[in-house]
Amino acid sequence: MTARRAGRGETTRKALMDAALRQIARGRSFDALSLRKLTQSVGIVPTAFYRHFESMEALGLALVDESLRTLRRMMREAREQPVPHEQVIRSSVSTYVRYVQANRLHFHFIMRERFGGVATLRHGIHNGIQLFVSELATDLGRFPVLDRWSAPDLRMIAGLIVAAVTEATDLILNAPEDDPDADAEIINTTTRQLRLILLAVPQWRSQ
Amino acid sequence: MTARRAGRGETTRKALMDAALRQIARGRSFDALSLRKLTQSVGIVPTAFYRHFESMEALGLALVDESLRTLRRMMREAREQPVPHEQVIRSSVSTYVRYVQANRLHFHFIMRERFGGVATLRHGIHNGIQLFVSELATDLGRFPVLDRWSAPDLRMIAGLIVAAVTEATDLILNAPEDDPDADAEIINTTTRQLRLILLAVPQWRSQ
DNA sequence: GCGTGATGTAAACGACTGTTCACTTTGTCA
DNA sequence: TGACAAAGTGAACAGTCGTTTACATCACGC
Repeated sequence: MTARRAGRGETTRKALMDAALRQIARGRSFDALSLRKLTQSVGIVPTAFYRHFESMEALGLALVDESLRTLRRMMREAREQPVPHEQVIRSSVSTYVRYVQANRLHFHFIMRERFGGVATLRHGIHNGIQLFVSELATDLGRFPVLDRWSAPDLRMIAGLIVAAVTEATDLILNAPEDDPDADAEIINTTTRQLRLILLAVPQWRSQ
Repeated sequence: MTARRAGRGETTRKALMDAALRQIARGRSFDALSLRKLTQSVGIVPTAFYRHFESMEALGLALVDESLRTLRRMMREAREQPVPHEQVIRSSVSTYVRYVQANRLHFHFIMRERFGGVATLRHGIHNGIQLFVSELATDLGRFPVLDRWSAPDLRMIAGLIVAAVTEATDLILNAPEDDPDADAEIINTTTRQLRLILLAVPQWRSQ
């Protein structure tokens, strides 16, 4: 299904996906995109679209796939890179912020279509994020105090962290680009939120 | 601007707004709605739309207004109703869940268009939620320990709470209707998340 | 070099879009 | 009762939409 050989066409396939991402970053939602406008902005004739995607929805699913992949890539890199013992949280947050900025289009797509109008995309993104939460939960389970927590409790706290990070992502994407002050404030707030959460960990009794 | 006298037309105006909400709850995003289909589902001719709204965007803004109003109404009622001292959190959460279920269409609209494709709606909702966060922050500032917190810290924790509640809202709207088990789990998870947050409050040092 | 499959083109289709204008119906208030 | 404004109608417009079908071009492996 994903099997595709490289060649000239592969680049225009990419171009179509990029055009869609750009439209979305400009404000449109996916199910208001026009096949004709996409092909026009890529410089091919409308019918040529079908050489690369069976339908618009197929394009959307490809975008979900690609975007979730950059999300996973981030997590993998975060895991492999050595953890600085002081300021773990703050440095993680600012790394994340930089990552989002470096992949604006993908994150914009995820944020918009996460609650967007196309069911299959919505579900695909939802599943991807749930997977993300699960992985974060198991990661957390390796830390000193949290290693005694039950699985549901770990998921609960992972969900909370992801909610905070999601809020931060929204702020980043809507902040003016290259505004160090705005970035600093987002990093600051999110860091404090995460610190607050972790501060509660030692007190927690699962009840 | 909002001044409108009652009459026959007022009901079809309402009908148009409801038709839009129903379409959105069915999965469409606002900027993919069709003026003609809306009027058709209401039983009037396309041109009659303009008797009630200057444009589609005007309809959207009216929906933002209406939806945010139900949000504020909830908060007001929550404030006025006496607070049960035990199980404050759990009972608040389950009240909220019931409220969302009773106003599915409005919450669905807010959730979808919060990151949706129409800028003015997005901003309107964003501002409404920010107001919501601010009010929550001042409300929190009346509680025993929190009354010594700085304003930014209060906003920070209010934002975190809203993030958790937002996540819960998403789950409610996507859960099958009338499924007590699903409801119970959502209430449970969210309650534990809020409990965790409040558990950290006494430990917090602002720096 | 030739053929073959991948990629792109051109024309055309029927359907649907938002919006205009002039007109008719309806309800209300003087 | 009759006037007037609000609400709804009907026809028509210029565009845009997705998709089909048949044909042209390109690149690459034999």
